[in-house]
Amino acid sequence: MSDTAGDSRARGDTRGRIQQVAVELFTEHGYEGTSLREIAERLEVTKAALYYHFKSKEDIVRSLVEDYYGQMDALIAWGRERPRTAEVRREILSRYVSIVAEGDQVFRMLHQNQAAVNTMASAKSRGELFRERIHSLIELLTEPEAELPDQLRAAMALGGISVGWMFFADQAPDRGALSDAVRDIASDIVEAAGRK
Amino acid sequence: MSDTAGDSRARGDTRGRIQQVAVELFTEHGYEGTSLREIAERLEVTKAALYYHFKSKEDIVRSLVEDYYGQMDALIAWGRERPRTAEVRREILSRYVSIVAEGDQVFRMLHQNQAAVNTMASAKSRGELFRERIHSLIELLTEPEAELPDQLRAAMALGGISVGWMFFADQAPDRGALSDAVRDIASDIVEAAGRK
DNA sequence: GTCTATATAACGATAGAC
DNA sequence: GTCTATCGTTATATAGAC
Repeated sequence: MSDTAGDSRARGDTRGRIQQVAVELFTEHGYEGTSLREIAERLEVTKAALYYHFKSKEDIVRSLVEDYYGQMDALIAWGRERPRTAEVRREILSRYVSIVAEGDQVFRMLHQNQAAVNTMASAKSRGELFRERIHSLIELLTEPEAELPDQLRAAMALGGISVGWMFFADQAPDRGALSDAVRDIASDIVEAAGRK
Repeated sequence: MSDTAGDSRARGDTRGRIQQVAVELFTEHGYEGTSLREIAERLEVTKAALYYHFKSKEDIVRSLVEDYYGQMDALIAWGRERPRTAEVRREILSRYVSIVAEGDQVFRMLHQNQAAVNTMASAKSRGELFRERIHSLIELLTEPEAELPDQLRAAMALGGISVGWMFFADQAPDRGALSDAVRDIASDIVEAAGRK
């Protein structure tokens, strides 16, 4: 998890502890299913204390997702200024796997609460939609006028990365080996394009 | 969408209309983010009317998911009594794609509200977890003592089916062609096992 | 089968003391 | 930076008339 300015996760600071507990509870019981009272109780502070650090419940999610989406945007920007070659595609997948692997907990929370996150005001106003970003990645992984099967391969590779990682991450003895394996399989899926 | 006893979706009956509106709103605004008031208003009835047809808000979701999970269970049972051959694996994927394609709306709702659905009382008490069912399918798609990469391929194929379908279903001119393409790619992913 | 009316509880958020 | 106390709103759910 990369730190943005004023966004440190070091233990001891309340702001970071709120974020940590929020990710866990939002993942487990859902965003709307988790009350600020629950978060406060687990931290042994009061609800009012949360409002000192975040201006609203939504703002907690925003602080978490911002960093994650920023990394995806950086990857998309990186990909857009390179040619569409097999090596670049492989590098895009590799970097995407790293983002998923490092943002592990936030990514899981995001996937478990797509409906809630997508309808948040901050999401709508800025086009902060996960789906749009995946669409951009699909574009980078296919030829400009790619037919459906090729686009499908790209989408399924990206979807496979998410599902594959989230399914095995908690039981994998070696996370490095897992992310390498996921990247290789995803690359196979994309590079089979046109071959069939 | 297959009908279970007393579960008809025909227009005109209130129960079916409630289910239809609930799926739409739960998908769009999330389960917890959708109130019974909203559902009632869109149907131009009162909240109390909803309680005549369903004993709780959770019960509405249960009625929707039950049928869907039942189909997955039937597929798992079907697979368990066959040998693990390439043809059977392909048939499993084909049937899984059909379930996803036919249960389209419910499936999307399920994926957008995983956290909420998984923490429902009815889910916990009966092991009604989506994850467990995917795990069973992975078993059927791999050899008994399969190594991680093979299991990963199966997981990524199944995840790819979900993502691929949901990403393109609403913009696909020919849903039959889409489900065939998804099935073929998923089959490729699984059958590449051991080849690398 | 649908209504009006209401019970009961919890929610997000704020004010102001310390 | 954290507290107590509380506001205003909304939620799920129920009772009982029609």
